[in-house]
Amino acid sequence: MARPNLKPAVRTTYRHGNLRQALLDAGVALAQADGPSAVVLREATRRAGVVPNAAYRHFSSHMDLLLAVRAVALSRLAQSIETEFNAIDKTLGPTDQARASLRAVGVGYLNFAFGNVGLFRTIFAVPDWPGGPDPAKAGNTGLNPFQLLGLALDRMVEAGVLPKERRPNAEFLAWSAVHGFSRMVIEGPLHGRPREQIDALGKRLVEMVERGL
Amino acid sequence: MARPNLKPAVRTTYRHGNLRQALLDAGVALAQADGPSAVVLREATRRAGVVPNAAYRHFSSHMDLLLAVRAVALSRLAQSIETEFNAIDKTLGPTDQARASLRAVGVGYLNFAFGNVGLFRTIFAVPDWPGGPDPAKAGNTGLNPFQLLGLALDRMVEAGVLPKERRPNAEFLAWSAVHGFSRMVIEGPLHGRPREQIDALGKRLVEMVERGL
DNA sequence: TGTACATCAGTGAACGCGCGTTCACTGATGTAC
DNA sequence: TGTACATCAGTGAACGCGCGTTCACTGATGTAC
Repeated sequence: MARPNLKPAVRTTYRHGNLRQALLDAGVALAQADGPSAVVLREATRRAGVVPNAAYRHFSSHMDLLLAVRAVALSRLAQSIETEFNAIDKTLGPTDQARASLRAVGVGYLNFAFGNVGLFRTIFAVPDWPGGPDPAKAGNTGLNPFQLLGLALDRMVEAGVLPKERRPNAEFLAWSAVHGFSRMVIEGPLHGRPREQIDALGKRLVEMVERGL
Repeated sequence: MARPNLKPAVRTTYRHGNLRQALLDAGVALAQADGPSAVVLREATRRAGVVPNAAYRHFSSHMDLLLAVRAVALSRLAQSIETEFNAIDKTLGPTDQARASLRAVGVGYLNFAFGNVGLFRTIFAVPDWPGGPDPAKAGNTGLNPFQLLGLALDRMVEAGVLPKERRPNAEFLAWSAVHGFSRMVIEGPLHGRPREQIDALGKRLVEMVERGL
């Protein structure tokens, strides 16, 4: 059976077969392209080749769809960080490995933000962060970004690079710097700067965090 | 003559007298209350007590109004920073004064962000930052936030707290950290945390920047 | 100083648009006997 | 194995809403003579 996912879609069967996923995919594509406000329920149904109200079989409201899209975005962010984290040279000494871990989290975050501006903005479009300090969906390794960042910081404490008393809540400080830099590039005064300049500054930023924590 | 600025507005004269300002004030109030997407041209005219299309005598389009609102927001941010900056104890030694300067810029920024969430978000709603590194409108002292930040960093170089070779573009690194922290609190994982926790973390953040630059 | 007139700020009415959502329906599927 | 029937995914039509924007207008103001 042909499964038209994102394109106008011609269907031969009465049932779609995978409408929820198709709507979600369409929503993700919309968010990716033009940010959270582009996640329009009617447009998603159009792309899925289905009548507007059909969406209500799978999502209780527009917000329900938007939150589902956001969850996908969050999970992809997690994967991006995971990828960098897993690429760390395991033969490094503890100090270097600790530093590399922190850097990996930062780089994964920035990579995702710059490569997926619309999804990145969608993540922060609805401030529905759960009560705990654990905001992002798990990736493949079972550790979410917050945990990976925590792990990197723990390693830095173990390696003696980070004083123990500075460890609590250090996640938020590191995260703030990297997040702010992303926003600066996406929609702030760094918007439109050449990529190499961004990369150089990004590098200095991570160094600043390392040194400053 | 009564000048009804923000409220439903009863007018006795045919001419409004100050419609442009009234629309702008209404737009600012809307942005303040509910962020950039709440800056709705028709609602602004309603609040000014005027028919919708009257707005077109003073703003060429909805976007034109939004940009004017944004400019006001930017200018208020500038003033907030200026206020902190001017409050620095001038009798401090150069090192302390340099540090206090940097801290003042950070605190002014955070104060504005937390106290004016809607306006703060409006500033970043349209990425129309001019080509130069100078994004914010001048406040009262003639120095804009970017220049104040630069001044603080210059003082730190002079005081020997910041190595000269790290001075270039250091604005963006400091700014990123403070900006990111704002977003974390406004719409990220720090959203809804108690104020004292936020303040404590904010203090540590500025210290991190000081140390890490 | 008084009057004619150009200016242009605000009016009134209407547009087309696309949105989210509701209702009663139809028709394919898969289960019970 | 075949048939009756309940389920429920997707349809068709319509709603009310509020938006930005355009048009031809009216009537107060301020300037020129």
